[in-house]
Amino acid sequence: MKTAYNAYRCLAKDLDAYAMNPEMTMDIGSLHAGVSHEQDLMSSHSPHHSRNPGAALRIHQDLSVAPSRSAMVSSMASILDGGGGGGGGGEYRPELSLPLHHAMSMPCDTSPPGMSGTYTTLTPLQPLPPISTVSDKFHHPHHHHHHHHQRLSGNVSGSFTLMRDERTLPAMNNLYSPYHKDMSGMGQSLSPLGNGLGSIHSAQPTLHNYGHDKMLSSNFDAHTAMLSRGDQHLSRGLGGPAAGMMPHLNGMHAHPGHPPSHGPVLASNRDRPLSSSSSSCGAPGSGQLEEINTKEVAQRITAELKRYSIPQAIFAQRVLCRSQGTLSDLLRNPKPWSKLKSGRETFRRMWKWLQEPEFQRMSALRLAGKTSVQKKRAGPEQRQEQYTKEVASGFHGPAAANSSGHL
DNA sequence: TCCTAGTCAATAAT
DNA sequence: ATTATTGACTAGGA
Repeated sequence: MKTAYNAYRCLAKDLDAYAMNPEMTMDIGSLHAGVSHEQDLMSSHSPHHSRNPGAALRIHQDLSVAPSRSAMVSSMASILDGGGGGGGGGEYRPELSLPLHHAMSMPCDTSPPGMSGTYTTLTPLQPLPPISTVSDKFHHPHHHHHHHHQRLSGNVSGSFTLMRDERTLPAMNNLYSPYHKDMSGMGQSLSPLGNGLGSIHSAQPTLHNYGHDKMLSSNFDAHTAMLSRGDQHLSRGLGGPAAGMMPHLNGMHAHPGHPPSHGPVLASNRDRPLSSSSSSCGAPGSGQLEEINTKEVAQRITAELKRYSIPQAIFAQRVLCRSQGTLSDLLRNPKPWSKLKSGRETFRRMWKWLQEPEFQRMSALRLAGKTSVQKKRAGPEQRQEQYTKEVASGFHGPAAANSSGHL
């Protein structure tokens, strides 16, 4: 069953390139090709997973998340947990996926061999760089790392509408602060040491494309919509204003002997914007060449995960295609960009995720993992309904005020 | 062949 | 239930 395991991991690095490329909308055909190729490699050598035969299963479990949280957060949660652990036949195969242009499109998924027919080319289709061009220098066209192989996803079950919706509202007041706990540790004064790190610019995706049309998305659920607009401020909050409000900087994981500043990390002296990949549409390859302030990214990711109560395991697996432990480590001890090699890929993913409009973020979370196949088991499934309801009704949370006002 | 970077997965700690 | 640690293991490079 290690195979299964591998699958879940998706083609991490190599595929990344595809996934990340902003313009990515290549025909799956090509993608697919690449993948299969990967698969081969994969199968030929099985990494170290031998010790844990049940890996795949485990993961599955992880996928199931906690029940509902509260307010919009709950929606998030529901998305995450989705199908619950049921894991039927050990299948992890996500179904989703279509090539959304942005990063999250296909996190790790795979496409069933038979299904190669999904090319929802919404975007113009760019020449995508060979899989790993993304990385600066390392990465061979196909470096088969340890694991990866999965088929790309052919199903379009996701929601292609997504892209259009990204209109995130620029307006984000902190109207709803029920969730204030998150930012606690963000950048601000984390390091009195003088790292100078304090600057967390918010390079938010504000520019994505606030759509002109509010929700043409007849397709997706209300909640999605809501999610999409609901969040922006968070991100921004990190940047500046928020900083001021955080009373307890150590709130998050302050450990007695362990100041937030990860010590040696230096990459912060200069306050350069993380990566200014404006993304929207620039050059094909330009998305991830920039250097990323890993520390900052780590902090932001940490904050976002907290805000939405997204467990590391989920995020790691679905968005990063990495294990929980790995993510935890990266988050706590981010290495300076300059010292990273292949690990940059992981940070790029995180960065990308941060840049995505909420709604897309969620998609990523949602998609990547579960098999929606059996979503409905006999059990009482209220979660979904509940949040749906909430949303539908216009959502009561403070956040709603914001968004509803606008709409 | 040895060293490094990156991850995993099991396990400990919260 | 989540997150933090850590030993093991691999691909790549020198």
